[in-house]
Amino acid sequence: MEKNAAEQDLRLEAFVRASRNAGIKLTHQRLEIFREIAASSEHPDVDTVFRKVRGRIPTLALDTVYRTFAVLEREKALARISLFSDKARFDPNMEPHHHFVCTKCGLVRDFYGEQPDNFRIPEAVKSWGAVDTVYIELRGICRACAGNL
Amino acid sequence: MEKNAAEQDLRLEAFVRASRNAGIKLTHQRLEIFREIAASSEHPDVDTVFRKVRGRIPTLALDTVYRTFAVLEREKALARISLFSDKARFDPNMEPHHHFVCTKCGLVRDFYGEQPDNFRIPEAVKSWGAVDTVYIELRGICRACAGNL
DNA sequence: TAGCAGATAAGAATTATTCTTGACTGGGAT
DNA sequence: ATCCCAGTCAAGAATAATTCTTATCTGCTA
Repeated sequence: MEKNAAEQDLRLEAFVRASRNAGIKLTHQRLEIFREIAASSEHPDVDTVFRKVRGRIPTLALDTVYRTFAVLEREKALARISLFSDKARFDPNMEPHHHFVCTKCGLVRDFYGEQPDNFRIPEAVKSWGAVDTVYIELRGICRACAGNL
Repeated sequence: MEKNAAEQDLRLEAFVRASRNAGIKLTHQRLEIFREIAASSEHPDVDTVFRKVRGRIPTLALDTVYRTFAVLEREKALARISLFSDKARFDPNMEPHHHFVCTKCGLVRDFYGEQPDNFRIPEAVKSWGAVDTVYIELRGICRACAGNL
């Protein structure tokens, strides 16, 4: 957990720095929301983050969480992950990485492929537009769900 | 377009066959909905399909489109693609392939990578669960959107 | 420390999707 | 050819996620 704590601090610092650069205000709500998602490795959905942070800031509005995530996304402090669920989920890990997703329970875990981004982009694709990111999602059934069959 | 027409017929046949196998009824609505999505290569959203098919079946209910897609998905006649949009979109191409997505306008185009599915799955991932599918999404800005900056 | 652009809370509004209900129909059995 | 019924449909209500509106408040810069 040592390493995680250190990593969280780094992310928090990066967030504070990014806020100043972007000229957005550093509010208590934003800090707590950011702290919450930076601390988690489970890519929680909006409502989960809302409920947790509301434990610390009882008057927090759900919309503030949405707005904060929108800002963080715009400032590239976190990335939206889509999956095939109806709820938006966010990932505070901005290093190039990919996801394993359980199609049963929605579990998401990060992984770093051996060939993360030296994925050869086909010529055809290059002719359609400029590729920014390579996103790879491995879909399957996690151990826990496999056990519950 | 010749090839596309032939491919559509193949898909339609496969759909009819799958329906019989699965013991689901082959209704006019389902045929038209399937025909609509099989004809398109743009992975349209539910509402777009609804509006088009309603031109032919004026009493069609939106819910019927949703239910039909749910059935088709269950029968593996088409796949849901998630993206980071709020609307569900479907892909009638069930051969292993991947997507180029324009993050500006939402354009989606299929491509077949040279290394489509011999993607090396890391050992760590294998320990988390069984991987069914490898989904690769190349995200960027398409030509048209790049021109509009 | 004052002023203001930008943030917030609260709740209404919007949008995508799903559910409920009662009528209807495809397709196997008669 | 007709009957039957499980499965399907249309219509509109209900739900759930997300966004908007408005009035108030607060970081930050001068």
